[in-house]
Amino acid sequence: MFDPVSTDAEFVRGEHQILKFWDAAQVFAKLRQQNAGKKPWSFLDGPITANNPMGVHHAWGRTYKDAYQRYFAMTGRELRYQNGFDCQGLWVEVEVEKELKLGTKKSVEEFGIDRFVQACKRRVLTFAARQTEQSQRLGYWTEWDLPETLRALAARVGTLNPTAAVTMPRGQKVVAPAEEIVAKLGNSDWGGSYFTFSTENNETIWTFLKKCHTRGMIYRGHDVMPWSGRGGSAYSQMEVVEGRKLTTHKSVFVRFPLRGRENEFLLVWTTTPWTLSSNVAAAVNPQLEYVKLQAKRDGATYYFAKENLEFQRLAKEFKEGFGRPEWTWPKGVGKLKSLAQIFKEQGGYEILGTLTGAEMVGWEYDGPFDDLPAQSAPGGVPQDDRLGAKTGKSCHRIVDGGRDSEGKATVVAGEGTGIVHIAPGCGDIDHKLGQALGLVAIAPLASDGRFVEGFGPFVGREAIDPATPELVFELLRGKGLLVAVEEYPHIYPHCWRTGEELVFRMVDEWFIDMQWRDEIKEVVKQITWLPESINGQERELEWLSNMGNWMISKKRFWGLALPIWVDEKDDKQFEVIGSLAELKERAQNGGEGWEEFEGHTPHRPWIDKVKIRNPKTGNLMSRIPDVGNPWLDAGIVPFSTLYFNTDREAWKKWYPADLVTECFPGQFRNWFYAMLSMAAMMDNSPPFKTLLGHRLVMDETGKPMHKSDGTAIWFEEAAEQLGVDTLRWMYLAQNPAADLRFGKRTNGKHVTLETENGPVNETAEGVPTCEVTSKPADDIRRQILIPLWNSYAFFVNYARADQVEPASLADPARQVPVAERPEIDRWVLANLQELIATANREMQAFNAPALMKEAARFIDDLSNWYIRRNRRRFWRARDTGDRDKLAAYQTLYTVLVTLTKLLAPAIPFITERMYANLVRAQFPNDPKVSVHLCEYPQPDATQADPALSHRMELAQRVVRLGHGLREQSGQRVRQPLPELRFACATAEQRAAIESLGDVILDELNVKKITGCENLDDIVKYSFKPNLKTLGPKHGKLLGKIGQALTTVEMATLAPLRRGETVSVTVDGIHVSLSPEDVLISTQQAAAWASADEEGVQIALSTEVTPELKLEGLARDFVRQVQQLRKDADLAISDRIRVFYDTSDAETLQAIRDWSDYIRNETLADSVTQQLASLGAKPAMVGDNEIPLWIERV
RNA sequence: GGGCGCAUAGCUCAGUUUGGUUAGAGCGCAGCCCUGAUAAGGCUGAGGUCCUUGGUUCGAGUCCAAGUGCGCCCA
Repeated sequence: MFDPVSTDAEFVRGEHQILKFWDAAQVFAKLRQQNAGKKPWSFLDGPITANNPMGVHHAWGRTYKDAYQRYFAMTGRELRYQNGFDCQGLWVEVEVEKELKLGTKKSVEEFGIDRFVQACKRRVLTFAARQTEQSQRLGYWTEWDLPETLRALAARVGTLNPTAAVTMPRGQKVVAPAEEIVAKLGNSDWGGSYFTFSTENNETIWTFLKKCHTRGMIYRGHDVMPWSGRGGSAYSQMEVVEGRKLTTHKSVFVRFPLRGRENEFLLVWTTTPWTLSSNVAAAVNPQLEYVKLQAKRDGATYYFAKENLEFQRLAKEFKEGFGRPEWTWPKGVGKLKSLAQIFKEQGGYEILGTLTGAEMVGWEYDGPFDDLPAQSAPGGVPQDDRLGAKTGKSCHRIVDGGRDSEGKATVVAGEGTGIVHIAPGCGDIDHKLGQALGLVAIAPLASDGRFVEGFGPFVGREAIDPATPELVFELLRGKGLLVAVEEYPHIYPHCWRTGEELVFRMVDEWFIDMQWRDEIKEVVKQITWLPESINGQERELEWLSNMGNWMISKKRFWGLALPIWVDEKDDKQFEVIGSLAELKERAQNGGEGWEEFEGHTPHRPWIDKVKIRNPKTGNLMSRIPDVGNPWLDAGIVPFSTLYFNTDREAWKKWYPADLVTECFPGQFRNWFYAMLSMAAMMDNSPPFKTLLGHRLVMDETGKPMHKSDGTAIWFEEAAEQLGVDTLRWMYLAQNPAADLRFGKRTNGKHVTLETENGPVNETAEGVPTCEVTSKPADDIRRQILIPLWNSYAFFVNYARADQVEPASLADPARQVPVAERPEIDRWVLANLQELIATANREMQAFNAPALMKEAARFIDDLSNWYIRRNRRRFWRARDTGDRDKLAAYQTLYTVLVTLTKLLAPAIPFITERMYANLVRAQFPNDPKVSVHLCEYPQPDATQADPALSHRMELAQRVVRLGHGLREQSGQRVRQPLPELRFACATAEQRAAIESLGDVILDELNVKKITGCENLDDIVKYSFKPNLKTLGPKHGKLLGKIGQALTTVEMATLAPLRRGETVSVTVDGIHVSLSPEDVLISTQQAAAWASADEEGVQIALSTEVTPELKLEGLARDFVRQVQQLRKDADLAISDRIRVFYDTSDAETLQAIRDWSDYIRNETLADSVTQQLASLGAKPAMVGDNEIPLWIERV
């Protein structure tokens, strides 16, 4: 016997029950056992950053991952089930710096890189544990590490008591130093999630880099970054933004003599005079108008932007400040002079003409410090071999400044002179421009922020020392190049903690030369990119065509140790090491430091101790201090996690992955790119067959949600308030190419979450849990999940009342043959077959939205058509020989059980609850204790019946049209009407409608349905030209043909409806019209309401005879009594007495005439007219309101 | 600046490949209806310069051109 089912589904509570059941019954383990050794289906997880708790935005992709893995498991495939955590990189460092209150790289070094790195590991382990628990709550089945194991490791790593005793996912007990365990997490013996900080992962990247190096792709390049000379370190972009301050520098107008133009000069301006030492070029804006101006004092001619002559420099800032209240114009600094004013004060000027920047591009000039040796160094400073004999001096010319990423010119008029001094060794934009134009770079500063050798009088001076610009001015004055000096206030980067001024300094960075991009493109072309609408393949190919070389180094602490060792005495010589074994061998044969490193993970600072001997020079080589770009970590996983280096056979079994799915914005140049290029280098093959991307989760208005303003929704807030099945359906139904408008978190509106561990008021991080609302989730629950649940509840509760034996429903031998069941049963079973086919087809195409859409439609049909139409079959009195009733139960049972299997991958909880009652509890010997252990349903061709589905659709259409006619003519459905007539375009349609005539009569409450050849006597027709066929034939005559059709005699056109061709005269021309040339539709007729749609016309008689009127009143009466029964919470079988009071003659007669019917329908022993008592309720019967009340017998 | 894409109901979006008659759906709104499983559901209605202008065509939301606005990618 089935357990009773409440109509309140209590989704969230049910989910917690199911989680406990899965755990207790070891269902996931059973599933793995069941599929072990079968044909593999390989899913490759993109690592989630284990740095914060999960939000609802992570759950979208994770729902895909789980649903598709569950589907393929149910089709009998073996899966690996490995989640991944992204562990290394700046994101983690930033959070750990906050935790430890370290603000700068220098403070990290003082704190100790070793302690810092261990703290990073601890953070990753902590949040991996947290995300594991959250993922489990989502129902995500994969081989998880025990959260307590991860927390125990976090508690031990880097502590004085490092030995951990923990349990691994497959049950092994391990006792070892925590660092050693952590380094091996996710290995093939223990199982569990992979961690990108694992030694296996890092070492496989070494393998990759070695392959690159073998092909000559690794090289040292440069980048310019913010730098603190006193701190001796680089700054991140974020630190720079934090540290912006208003300060005053001495800025300078300087003139560059033009080569080959006597006494003519470029006028150049800069706020960092020390960089003039390293000038290489001068940039103009080709579209800008420049002026040629002669100074009266010495007759010298100057070029600069015309607009700048009179420009009131910083006039707005002088009045209003620099954008923050505290940033007002500094006291003691005067208003800036315009260029015109400067030249006037120096003796006046005369304008000689104007020209565009484009005309100036290419002019050569002499730099202000060409006497410095650095300016004559071939390849610049430091030397770049790729630039040959080029020197700073030889590069001096006017160049096009180009445009920035927003399309804005980098050189504009206004501040300065419209001619920008370019020093690629001293500025970010300068460096990029220099790279693009092949200019040499001259980098003047050492790591301490002082000038290096080659800079004459500047050598050893500090760039930010105020004396340095003074020396610049003095030397320029001596050369006759100084035009003017001024105090200039501006916003300038400083160290946000110490307040020191930063400089831009050129630093070594390491690159992979991407000249082999075509190999990657070939790999890209072998992959299926979904969803199709976003053209993923083209996006990736476009990125590959345009990308620059890959900068793989990062001046940080926590990350991959780049395996590049450089000769300590000759930094041109470097080697790339491909494995720890190779490193050990080299270190122990002529190198040093292996012993100090051994026992640690290959991270800073320990790996830095290891040195090797350069066989060419005999010098020691030491590792570069940089760590790797974190996309290397994620990009290598198709190799590292599939055992490429340790078990090549296993790798071949699982590589390439069948599916990869991630949120796609940004990933075409991050994870996808890294994976594709690394696979192209490692194996020249695609690392996955299909990529399914999806967009972002937004708030209800389509805007991003942010952690900082409290609008980001934590996963558990949504899970416990909205329910996980609901969320999963929402994610799976969403078009992956469009942002998902999830809903809203009301920050400040606190709620208590009811969890299996009791009430929860805040997240594990101490954030108060707040109210989350989601319209799409509510819609899905209301329109899909509740009707599904209620269909199930209907079945179970009636089966209980009827004492139906479950065995009689499931046992094939006791089935009423489908062919012998009523048409409506065959109809719902045929639709079920279609749904099964759709489900398999779409899940294999990774198109879950198509399945969810069809499933929603099926559930609607099941609830609002099949069950509604068949209710009476279920509530009929018990009769063991009632085959029709048995067929109904068997049909509905089959549908519900099949639905649980079909939807199990999508909504694993509610389907498991249904399955538990429908199957498991009834058949305790069935080893399939869970719906998730079942085979996914496959279509049964013998039950498919497209013709029947089509017929029913037609009947449903007639019903819909009929309801529309009732609406229009103001006849409620309870009012019976005498007749419905219909006519059809085809005989098939007519037969279909006739075969379902009873259904239509019942739904529409009509006494008679009549199929007709035509409805000519009750319907008028209108005729319209079929433009599609007539247009090509008659062209401009079309308009007049249309007119003619409205005016010509009806009789003339009537033959068209019999399929005959007619002829009309238009403008004196005979036009022959075949039936396909004319569209015929119905118009209103008297006493009949008519409508038509797609070849079906219907007409509904609106004549209400006195008899029908009384019947309608009786039905109203019944309906009102039923409502009272429901309001009184009566059981279905309770008997009642009915009382009413009215003086309306029609109503009295209706109750009299229909008293048997009324008593039958309402289980009433009596129906009595009586003066209204206190319990009476006014009820509408027809147009009268009458008092009505009931008593239970 | 280059490339790509988008612009249709109050909101979110189909429809444009292959031109055709009255441009659809969901949500929201209003009204009506059904209901002895259903916190459900059904029907009807109001609501549109299909971004603008010009062109091709018998006919343009759809094709072409220019423009406007927005988004993404790149440098």
